[in-house]
Amino acid sequence: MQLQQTISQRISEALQSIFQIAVDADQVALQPTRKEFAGSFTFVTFPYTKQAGKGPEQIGQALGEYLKENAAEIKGFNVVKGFLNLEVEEAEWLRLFREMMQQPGYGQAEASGRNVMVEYSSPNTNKPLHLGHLRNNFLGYSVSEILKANGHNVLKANLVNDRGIHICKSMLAYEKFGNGETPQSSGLKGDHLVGKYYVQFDKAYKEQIEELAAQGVDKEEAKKKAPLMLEAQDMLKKWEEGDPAVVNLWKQMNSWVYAGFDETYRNIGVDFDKFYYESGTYMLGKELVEEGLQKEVFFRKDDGSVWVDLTDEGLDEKLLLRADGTSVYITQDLGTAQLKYNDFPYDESLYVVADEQNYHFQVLKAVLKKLGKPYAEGIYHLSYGMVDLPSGKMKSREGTVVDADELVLEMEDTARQQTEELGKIEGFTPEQARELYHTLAMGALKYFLLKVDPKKRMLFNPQESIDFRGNTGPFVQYSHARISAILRKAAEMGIQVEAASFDDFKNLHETEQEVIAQLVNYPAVIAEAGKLYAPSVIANYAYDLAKAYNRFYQEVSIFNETDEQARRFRIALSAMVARLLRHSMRLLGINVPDRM
RNA sequence: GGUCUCGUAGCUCAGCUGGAUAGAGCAACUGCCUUCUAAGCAGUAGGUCUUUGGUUCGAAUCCAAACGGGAUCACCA
Repeated sequence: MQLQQTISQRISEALQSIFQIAVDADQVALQPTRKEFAGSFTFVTFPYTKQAGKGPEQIGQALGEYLKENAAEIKGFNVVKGFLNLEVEEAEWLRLFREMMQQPGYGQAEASGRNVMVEYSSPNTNKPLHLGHLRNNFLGYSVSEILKANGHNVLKANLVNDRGIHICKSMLAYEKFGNGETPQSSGLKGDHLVGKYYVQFDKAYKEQIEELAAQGVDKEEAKKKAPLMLEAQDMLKKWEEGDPAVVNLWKQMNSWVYAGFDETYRNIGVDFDKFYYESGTYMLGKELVEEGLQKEVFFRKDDGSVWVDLTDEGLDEKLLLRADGTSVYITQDLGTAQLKYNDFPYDESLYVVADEQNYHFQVLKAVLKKLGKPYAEGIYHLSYGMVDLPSGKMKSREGTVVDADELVLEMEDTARQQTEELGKIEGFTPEQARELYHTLAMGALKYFLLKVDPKKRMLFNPQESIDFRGNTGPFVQYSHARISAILRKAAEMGIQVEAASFDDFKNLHETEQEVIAQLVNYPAVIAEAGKLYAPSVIANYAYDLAKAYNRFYQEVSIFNETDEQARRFRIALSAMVARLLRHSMRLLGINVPDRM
């Protein structure tokens, strides 16, 4: 980054001095040189032909000569059509490398003073987590870590959707069909047990609709009139009124679910600084609705329901409170937004929520703006694409989901099989082996879900288990493990990486230079990932770095090297790569093993 | 129907604010382990970047339209 800036600055000077063209250094666009040409950075001269009154080759030639003469970093150049390819001095690469070695916090940006709240996970307490939630959890966790690396103060929040009609559905089904079943009595994990009744509700509900339809009732009408639905609505009302029996059942079932979630969160390695519960925020939401009525930015219809008119923002009229006074989804989100800001005055508040809710968040932001809330502007919906199965969309109610807990178990089993097949398990205690399988399983899974641009939908095929080769988490983990072996050996030989000097080292191998060039990029990559909220940028970087290192590893020998300086340099280079692999994978929530 | 979004190799995906002959991985084929971990490395093959126009020195990238997926427009969350 620093190197690029220096070169850009020189080019800016050259354009001024040779052609009297004024271009700011930060306007000078450098790109990495394509592999088939010599050089590391390329400057495109086409845009300047008119101003310079010269052809693109002539400009390139003139700039190249100027840089070779005046820029110490530039060793040489070549011009192909309108492309000026610049070669960087070996000493400059080594200087950059030494510099980063001496920064223990290389990759961590300086404190920005910005507060960023990241809400993610936000589960419903009526069913266990599935593959879609995994993408959400991994994204939210990773984006939080990336933002920390960018120097922001991050608070990870989890808003638990613990109330509402959907919760009443599983409660009702449990009441009717549960026979007092408990996690203890059935051996089922709490969230799975509750989820079972959610599915049962839907099944029974559909049967009722069919029955009514058979009696000639209109389908839409039947959905509203089915006794189970009426009972669920009644239950919701009782809940809001504080009916002790309903509230007790609710507490009981939620506590089961929380125990289940805790276990899953721990297992998949995500965490939160603060939990919010919808049951604790929806009342505040109602107050905000009241405030809006007083400010006359909301209005009440004849039936008593409260609405906001957003047609002048290109949106529709939106219901904020039902006629019976109960709250809807957005009501509690209004309250939560206020509460969040009270707790943690943020500059930015991210909501990691699937893109099916794009409209909802437009509305939320617009409503808060109408209320004149200062924090409305900082709201940002980090919208991500759904995970599709080959059969299409996952639906909890229909049971066509890939269960998160099961998936993790399957991945661990795959990791075990692969490792055993490769015979890489000798010297491991059973406990270490189990830990390794978990590390690999989570690495494969997280990397798989994070390497894709968050905004895009992605496909997961449960039939084909996630790969451990190629562009995968285990590939990066493997690269790290190999370096660890080298560092262990170096330590045995008494070589201390930190103190190792290689001041007289010369003749950088092509692959070594390529690795350094990758390492130099890291801070820019972190900034980019932070700007775009895209862990995929980090994932691709880790992969590229590992690939560059593996090429070096293949072509250049370390311990057979007779030149002492070269050997020390290569060990130091390896150590630095290991450091950044570990660091970048940490930003994805992935651990790297020392042996595998 | 309105709005939004996506369309790159057989499959899964990269491709930054426009730049050279569009890149990886998987799958297929060929080499490389008496030398630091072969979960690796090197190579072959595979493309009208959905289509058509436009902007320009130059378009996978920007604009418009068409076609084809998807999301949303609920007193569900």
